[in-house]
Amino acid sequence: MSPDWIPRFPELTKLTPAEQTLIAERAQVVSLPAQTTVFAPGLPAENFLLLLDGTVRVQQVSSGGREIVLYRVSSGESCIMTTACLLSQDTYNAEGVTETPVQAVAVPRATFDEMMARSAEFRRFVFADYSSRITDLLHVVEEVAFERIDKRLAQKLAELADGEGRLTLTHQELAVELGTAREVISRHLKEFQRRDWLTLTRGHIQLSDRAALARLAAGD
Amino acid sequence: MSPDWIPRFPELTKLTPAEQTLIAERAQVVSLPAQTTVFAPGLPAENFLLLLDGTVRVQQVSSGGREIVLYRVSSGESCIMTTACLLSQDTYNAEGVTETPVQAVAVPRATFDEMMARSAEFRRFVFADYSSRITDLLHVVEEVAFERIDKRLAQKLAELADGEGRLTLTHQELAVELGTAREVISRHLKEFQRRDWLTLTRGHIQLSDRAALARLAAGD
DNA sequence: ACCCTTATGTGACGTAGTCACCCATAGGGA
DNA sequence: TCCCTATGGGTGACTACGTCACATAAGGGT
Repeated sequence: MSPDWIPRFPELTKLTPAEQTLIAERAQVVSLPAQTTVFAPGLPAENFLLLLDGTVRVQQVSSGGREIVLYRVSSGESCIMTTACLLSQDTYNAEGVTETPVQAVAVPRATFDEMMARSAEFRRFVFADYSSRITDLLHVVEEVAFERIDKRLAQKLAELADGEGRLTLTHQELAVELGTAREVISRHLKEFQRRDWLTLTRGHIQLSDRAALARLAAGD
Repeated sequence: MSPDWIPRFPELTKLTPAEQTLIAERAQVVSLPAQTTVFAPGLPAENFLLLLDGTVRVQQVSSGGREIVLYRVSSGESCIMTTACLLSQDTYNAEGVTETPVQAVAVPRATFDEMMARSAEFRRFVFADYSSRITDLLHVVEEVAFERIDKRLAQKLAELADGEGRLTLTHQELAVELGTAREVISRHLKEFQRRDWLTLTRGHIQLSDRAALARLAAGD
């Protein structure tokens, strides 16, 4: 009765067979296309989500229209922000958007509550997720408040590049990653290009000296 | 058997008498002087803390020595950061310091786990706390990333002033509140004084036009 | 080849953060 | 009382970042 997706969450394999059956019966596997809003201020959050495939980007939008990426939820992780939304009376302005097509397990609120009551393992799983999100947010605060843009940009480029050092995104998208303005990104990228650390073409960036970028990212 | 402190946490009054007895028997009321470090990177966090009196300031320190206040825990609230510290493998660099003498209930880890298993009310209490801390952190990110210092300073002054519009703190302390540099605060305060919104004396600030400050804080 | 949308470049300017100082004030000890 | 000293606060010069108002370019579609 335990479905094929349970092994995708190592923590959940420690549940008893009865618990695995419970969650398996009540939860639904859902598919979402890319660019779907998973949660947002105002939207009711009815389910606890466990990601099987794809990634969800969680970001904050300011009144002035600027945005910043807070963290990403990827496969094997859960998205507690959704449940947190429900509990907090303050409306908060973070939203979650699928970046790729996503497959996820949606656990209804009542089942979530029941699992929390029954299983110490499940509680550990949920708390671990809360903790790592708080860690992510602390990291964002630290970066935004104290670090230089060039350093943060070098980090992001390294983080988002594929195996060949290639990135497919616009300067505007990089600006949102770091919570800054597009012009600022364009200027720093141009300076990086001048130093032969990368090559810029419309919509793409090709890294050519990852070591130099890593040095800057590390604080030099 | 239910101790006098339970009513201080409205959510906990909904626990069954047996649950109240359990937590009352295992938890200890502790007193801490002002300026005590409640948790910090490296320190083991053994207890879940419920504040009876006083406030705990939670702040982040950067490698460069700059600091920023993240939020405060005040009486009637719990401090989940302590427990969160345990669960997250990444060490994170937030610390909690008592700002005043503090009385708190310390719930041992095992009792915390047992309460989480037994009581849906207790779980709600804990999750509500997680949620409001996440909300606090989102608020900090938004402020730091997108808001002007003069606006944030006006807000802080209103927030920290006593009934007579008086504050007893240094420019450096205000700088830490906002995660900026002392000089920046000094310059803005001087400008506020020039506009007759407040009066500065060494170690003190006396607000004289709270309406004007409120207008700036609101975005004007 | 043309057009149109979207991406990127750029100068000018205002705000914020850093550095290196200096000066002022309060409070204690001689 | 006077002076000393620690701490708090003031300032100019400079760099980094954010904003605004544009100009320019690169592709995709028809």
